Amino acid sequence: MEGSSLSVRKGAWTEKEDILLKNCIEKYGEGKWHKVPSRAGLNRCRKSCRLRWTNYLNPNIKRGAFAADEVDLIIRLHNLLGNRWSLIAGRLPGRTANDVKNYFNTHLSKKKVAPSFDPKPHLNPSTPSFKVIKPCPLILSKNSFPVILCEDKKTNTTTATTLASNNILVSANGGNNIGYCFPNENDEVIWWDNLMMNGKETDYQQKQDSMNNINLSVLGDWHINEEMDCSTTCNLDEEDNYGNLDELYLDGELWNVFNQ
DNA sequence: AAATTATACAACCGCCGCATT
DNA sequence: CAATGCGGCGGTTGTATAATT
Repeated sequence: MEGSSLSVRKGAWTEKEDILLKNCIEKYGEGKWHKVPSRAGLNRCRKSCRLRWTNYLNPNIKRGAFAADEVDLIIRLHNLLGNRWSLIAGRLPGRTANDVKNYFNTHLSKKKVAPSFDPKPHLNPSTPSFKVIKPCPLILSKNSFPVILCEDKKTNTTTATTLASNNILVSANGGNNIGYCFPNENDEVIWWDNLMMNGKETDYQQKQDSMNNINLSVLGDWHINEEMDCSTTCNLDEEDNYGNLDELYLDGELWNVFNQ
């Protein structure tokens, strides 16, 4: 029976315990967690050891605040997957499932995002969770990226932000987004199916190389990153940082955007 | 300055799926 | 086939710190 050992230590880890666990993992490697307490000389259960390593001591863990593109990706992935934190964290290098879960619950939970946000997962991009005002199909030239330019009036800088096919901003400040720009309507479903079934991502960059055009549907009600002041290009609701797009720049060219 | 409240996040708990016996 | 053990996951709690009153 699990957890039956008496007087196993609980609560916050001491520096000494951390060192013992670290030394043990460095010597024997990750895994075989049931052996770790005895190997390390720790009076902790295997779960506690595993958790301490995977959520805190592992040197691959990325520290510090979540970047804008990470936040956008969390929103987008949560919209597709629901509370499958480990899967979401798997798309964020260096972030743990616990980190993502904690961040979402404190910063992005239902009360703290736009009222139209639907936390229920879905895999069909034709039924986006955000309210659709008016679809605006665009044809982009080969190898081009859809980009919104947002002016920050406070710092007098311009930020480039890319778009995904189902009206959620996926990144900002030069994040690598090519994998999330799906050329056709069903590609996102295929991409996720492939990821779920085979644990592999379909490489859309290669697909784009063999295509003449990328079709991208631009929908209304854009989610704008909190840190941006996009008042030049977007009407922002100061309360919740959601607004309608007024101007859309693609490859430096102004495109028409039809608001309701 | 002290008390209270809110926030962030580390850690625990119970459950599940899978492999082994 | 059932029992057992393990790794892993998501929900939740506990607590230190920050912000507010």
